[in-house]
Amino acid sequence: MEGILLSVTIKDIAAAVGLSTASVSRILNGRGRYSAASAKRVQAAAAELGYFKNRSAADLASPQQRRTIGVINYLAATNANDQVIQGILAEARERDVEVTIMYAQRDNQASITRVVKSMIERQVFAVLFLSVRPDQTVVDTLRQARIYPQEVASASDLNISSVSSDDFQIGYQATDLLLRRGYRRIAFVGADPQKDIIGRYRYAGYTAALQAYDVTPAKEWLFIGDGQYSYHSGLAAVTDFSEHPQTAVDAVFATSDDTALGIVNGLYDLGRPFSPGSLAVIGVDGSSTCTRARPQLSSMTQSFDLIGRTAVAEAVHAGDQVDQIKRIEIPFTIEERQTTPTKK
Amino acid sequence: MEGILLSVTIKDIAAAVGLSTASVSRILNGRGRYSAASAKRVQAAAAELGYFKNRSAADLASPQQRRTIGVINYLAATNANDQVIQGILAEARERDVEVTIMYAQRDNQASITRVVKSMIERQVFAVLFLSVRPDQTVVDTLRQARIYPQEVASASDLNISSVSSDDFQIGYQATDLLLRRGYRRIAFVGADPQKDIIGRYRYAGYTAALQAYDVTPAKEWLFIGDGQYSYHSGLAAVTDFSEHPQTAVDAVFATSDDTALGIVNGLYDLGRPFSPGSLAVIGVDGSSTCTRARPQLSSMTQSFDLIGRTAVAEAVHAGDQVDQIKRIEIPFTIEERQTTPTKK
DNA sequence: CTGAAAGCGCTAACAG
DNA sequence: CTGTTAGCGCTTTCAG
Repeated sequence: MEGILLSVTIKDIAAAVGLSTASVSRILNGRGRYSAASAKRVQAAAAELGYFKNRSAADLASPQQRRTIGVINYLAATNANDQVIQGILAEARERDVEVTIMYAQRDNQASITRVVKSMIERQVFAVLFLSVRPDQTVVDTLRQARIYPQEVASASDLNISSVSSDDFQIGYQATDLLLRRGYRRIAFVGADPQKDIIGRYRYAGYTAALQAYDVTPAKEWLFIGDGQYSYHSGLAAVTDFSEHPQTAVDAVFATSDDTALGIVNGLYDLGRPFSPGSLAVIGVDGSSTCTRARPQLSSMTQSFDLIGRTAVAEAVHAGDQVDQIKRIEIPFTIEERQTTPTKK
Repeated sequence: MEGILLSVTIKDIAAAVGLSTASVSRILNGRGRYSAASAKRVQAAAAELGYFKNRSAADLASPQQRRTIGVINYLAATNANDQVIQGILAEARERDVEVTIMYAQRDNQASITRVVKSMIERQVFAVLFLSVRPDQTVVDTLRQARIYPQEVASASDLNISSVSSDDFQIGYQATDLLLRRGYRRIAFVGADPQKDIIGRYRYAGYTAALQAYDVTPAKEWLFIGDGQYSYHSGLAAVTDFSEHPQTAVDAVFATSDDTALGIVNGLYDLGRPFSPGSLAVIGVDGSSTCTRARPQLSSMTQSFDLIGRTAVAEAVHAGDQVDQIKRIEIPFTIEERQTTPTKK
């Protein structure tokens, strides 16, 4: 309250109340034994002086406790990661662990490496990759630093733990639904079955479901676009299909809600807005897009919140078993809305 | 590479190469003088041993440098903050300052206070509130700790710096556009002119524009809904208007794109989808929603990226002038799309 | 060009 | 219940 201290330390408090810094520390942290009277005075002085703990000093002085978890996110136009983060934050709060969130550019290893380095410097005990894919080097580095690496809402071929949905089943169930509704010429749009593991699994599920109905997918039914599960891929797919009428697709399994929206909008832009009988669509994610689109999008909705919660639970549980590899699949649900009417 | 060190320190490197920790520190940070030969050996040893700096120790040992900026964000269904963050990150990178992002619950002072405390403990030199509103206590606390507080993409009545758009002009220009397109019975939907300053300014701009055309807004033209600029408010407004035909509104200034989408979807749900002549709408923000909706939404588009960049520039510039109060307004643009045709 | 020494602010034994 | 002491890992004068 008096002079302009660059910053108030426990030493100042100690001096103010006539105790040692050790006692002040104990009191402020509620550890060890101390008298209620001292406590009161210390608290008062701390408030009076405007004291705030210096985390760096506290962290440095405390025996390495594995208390904070690192999360690597990325920025995109639309992003389901916010839901995952919500789950992460909630679970972390309950388990009393801190969360440090940083941003990297997706698929940019230099950027990812930089962020990971920063995480290591900050002594996190685990890093969760939210739909960003680390390469093997990064994973190895982390393990060497005794930090548990984990992919979240995504999975890769790397030897690394993951918490995500069962993508084969997503592909299977989505396609199966379309088949049960009477569609047979079903396109697969937005993901690249060759490029990433999610695409591969969903595609496998898709073909398996078709097979169960004895339908063999034509080459033309696969429309990858940019392979980024993007809105744009959906838009482009519609154009493509309309330019090749012989493809005669009657439904599409869009590998994300964004892509599904692209399909629906593409139809609209062609002057043939969605209607029962035009082109059925089902997306994946269950994002807010689904209910805000018109028609509302049917979707394989993932439990992002649960994925986030599970991810921190697993990270905490893994402790320093940084080499442990566990692939967890979180259940999803099928939300049928307006884009999957029975075929007429 | 050998034993399992809990973590490698510069002491280990020093021992490995036969130098003092001081030299190792200088070399690793590229400060001071040292021989190229030593440098090479140190770099090699560091890589070999898998060394990573301990940030806590480094921060503690370095004279208080004001190097990191805190950002308080919140989680919502749809959120323009990601664009602001993009700008913040870009500018921060260029200026070589670190960014720490944390989440609070919007309008929950307890939550905000907790996060702010954490920021102070982490020695940030400024905290940017991204559309989250601190109360006066929090602001005072920050200033007392010599930390510069700043509202970003938002503004309040508090004595605190801000970087945001000119909300009066947004309201004025949006309404003016509608007037120029021939509409006269223009509703104001989604914000609460009584509750927050943004709503107040936009509403003031709205009435001023109407006045210039000699139109007096009817009470019924104001539809606040939840006052949260929400999608739901837009939806509800349409229902309300349709139930009170005497209101006979012919256009709406929706105070966010979400709200605008609510209007358009509300029309659709009523079985009277948007068409020239139904109900013109213009939103605010310029989010991706605009081009993904059908029809595409006209919008007062804010320069979120620039808002973010400016915010960090200002924070850096303010330095330790924590009491300085500067209200900066960033230009916006009008993007006319399909929801503001000339009245017929 | 390099090392010794001191210290950042806090916590953790260990005495007392 | 409280103080003393030592030290976390790093940076930084200041000598040499």
